[in-house]
Amino acid sequence: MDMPLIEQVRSFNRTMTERVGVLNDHFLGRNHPLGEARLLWEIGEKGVSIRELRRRLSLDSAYVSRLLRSLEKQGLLVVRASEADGRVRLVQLTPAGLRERTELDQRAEAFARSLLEPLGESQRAKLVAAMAQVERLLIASMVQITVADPTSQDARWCIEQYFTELGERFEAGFDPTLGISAHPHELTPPAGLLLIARLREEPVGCGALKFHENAVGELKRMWVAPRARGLGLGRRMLLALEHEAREAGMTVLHLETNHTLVEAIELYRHSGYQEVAAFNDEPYAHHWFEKRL
Amino acid sequence: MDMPLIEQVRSFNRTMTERVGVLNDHFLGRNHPLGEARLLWEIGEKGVSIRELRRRLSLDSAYVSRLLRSLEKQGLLVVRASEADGRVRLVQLTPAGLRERTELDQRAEAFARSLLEPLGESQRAKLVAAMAQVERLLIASMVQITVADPTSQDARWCIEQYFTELGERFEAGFDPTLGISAHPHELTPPAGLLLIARLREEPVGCGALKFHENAVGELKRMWVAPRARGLGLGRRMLLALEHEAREAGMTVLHLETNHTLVEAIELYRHSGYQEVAAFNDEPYAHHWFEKRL
DNA sequence: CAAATTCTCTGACTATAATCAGAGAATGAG
DNA sequence: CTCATTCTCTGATTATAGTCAGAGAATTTG
Repeated sequence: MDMPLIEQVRSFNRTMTERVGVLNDHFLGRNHPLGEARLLWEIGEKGVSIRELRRRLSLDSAYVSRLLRSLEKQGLLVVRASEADGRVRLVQLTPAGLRERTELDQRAEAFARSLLEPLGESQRAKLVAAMAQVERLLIASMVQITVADPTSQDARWCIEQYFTELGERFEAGFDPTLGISAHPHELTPPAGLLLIARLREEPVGCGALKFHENAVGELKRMWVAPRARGLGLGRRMLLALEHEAREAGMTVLHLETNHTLVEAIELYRHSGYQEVAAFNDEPYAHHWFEKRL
Repeated sequence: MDMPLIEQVRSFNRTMTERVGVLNDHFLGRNHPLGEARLLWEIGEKGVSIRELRRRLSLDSAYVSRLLRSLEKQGLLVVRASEADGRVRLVQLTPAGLRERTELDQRAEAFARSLLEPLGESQRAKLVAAMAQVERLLIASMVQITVADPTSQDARWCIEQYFTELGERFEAGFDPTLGISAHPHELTPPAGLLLIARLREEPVGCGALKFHENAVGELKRMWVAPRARGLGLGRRMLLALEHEAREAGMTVLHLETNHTLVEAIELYRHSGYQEVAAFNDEPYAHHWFEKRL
């Protein structure tokens, strides 16, 4: 990696910690220490379980308990037991708590405003565009792709989402039992594998491989969650799958796809896949591709 | 200001606090609490006075003293009295301290690397370019322009820098006593005024006005420090001066300039200044401009 | 030269942000 | 029904990041 690139990133980090330091101080805004403010924010308008709060902020249970006690004493929230599970407790903001939260919201907005204020029209537009770009790419760089068990909850969720989307996009709907199979055992080493992309622990995409005997790998289940699109994640997933296929000794990759999946087809073409004659009778496929690794 | 702009800035801030939170944890790197690490970093390879350290990090004197004591006990630095001023104490890193500092440096680099790592070539380039843009514009937005006393230290420094630069750029050098005057009393309300641009308390530019009786304002001493160029600061300073001139009841602004100051001439032309016949005999001027407010 | 100021330090104190051990109630698994 | 687990809480304790008051030495100012 280029040194000047890294230098620029470091310089950016320095500038941001400086400004973000300011941000934190403003955000807490003297009424609450940062911890309480974050909690108040995270509880949201509808309330959540303490369990969920702990998970989202990854805080110690004892610590959260104390923060809640403090906010409760200030009359900003109420805690009650869940009806579904007596161990779980639910937190909800009182009207006073909601007001405080709005307060925080306005402070964050004022801060954002203060960043733009001193700039001229065209500089503002440039700054905002560049921020969007940085944000998008940093989020992209936070996505991690790892091998997963196809029977795991995340895997089943991804595949279900994938099927749902196919059902919506294909003209005739989609019935997974009709097409070429990709059962969990076929996507588990050494028969094949499943990759899952995660953003902050949450699954945002998947892709699978079936290994065949003639050193031919078969690509299946390529999917990127709508909220994670435009991050170049499809390309990364494809590269990761190709890497795994190579590691497993495959020399050729096959895949078939439906003509409604235009982004995917575009991606395959740009990634060196050649359209070939149908090599199977997948009923939902219109295009068959191949790539020599 | 557009709401979507502000929304984007807030979204950016949220993403950055998340990532920067990660950064802080990595940066501190378990050997030292953040405070000590910052100090270690700020002392630098050549050492500084405690005074300067306090100023740069804007920390309480008692707190800095304690942090230094702790680092001294760990054998990472030595403190000795200044020879020039017996009250001032100088801090210098020991070889062990320098090693620790290098350690921190490498951690920061590794973090920067980890941000770029998951991205493809073109995404990296885009991220870095966008970061440079965000950084540049945030720095620009941190610059504050205020009215200053022309006899103050910052004012004298700016004007001196300005003269030095003119001396270097004009073919025949520059002697401030030969041109049209702009003495402190002429740049003090109600006779005129001086604006200073500051970035984190440090002066990075100036601009002055002399008010004449016929509602004509005269622009003088427009200067932007080399390190703050490219931030659109010249334009902001000009706008600020025009605003002040209008407030003071001026209806016309005059200025003269030297042909070597091409950026300034460009700025004036783009900002609505018309070139007019010489209205004074400033020996260093080649162009005379006027703008109706 | 005296008085005011500057620079650094120590002592005393505080708030914030945790962490760890363990208790008690509710739930789920066998 | 029993046992392990989950969820939340309390008590005890810690590290970090300060703040405030004032003392003592050196320097600058009038």
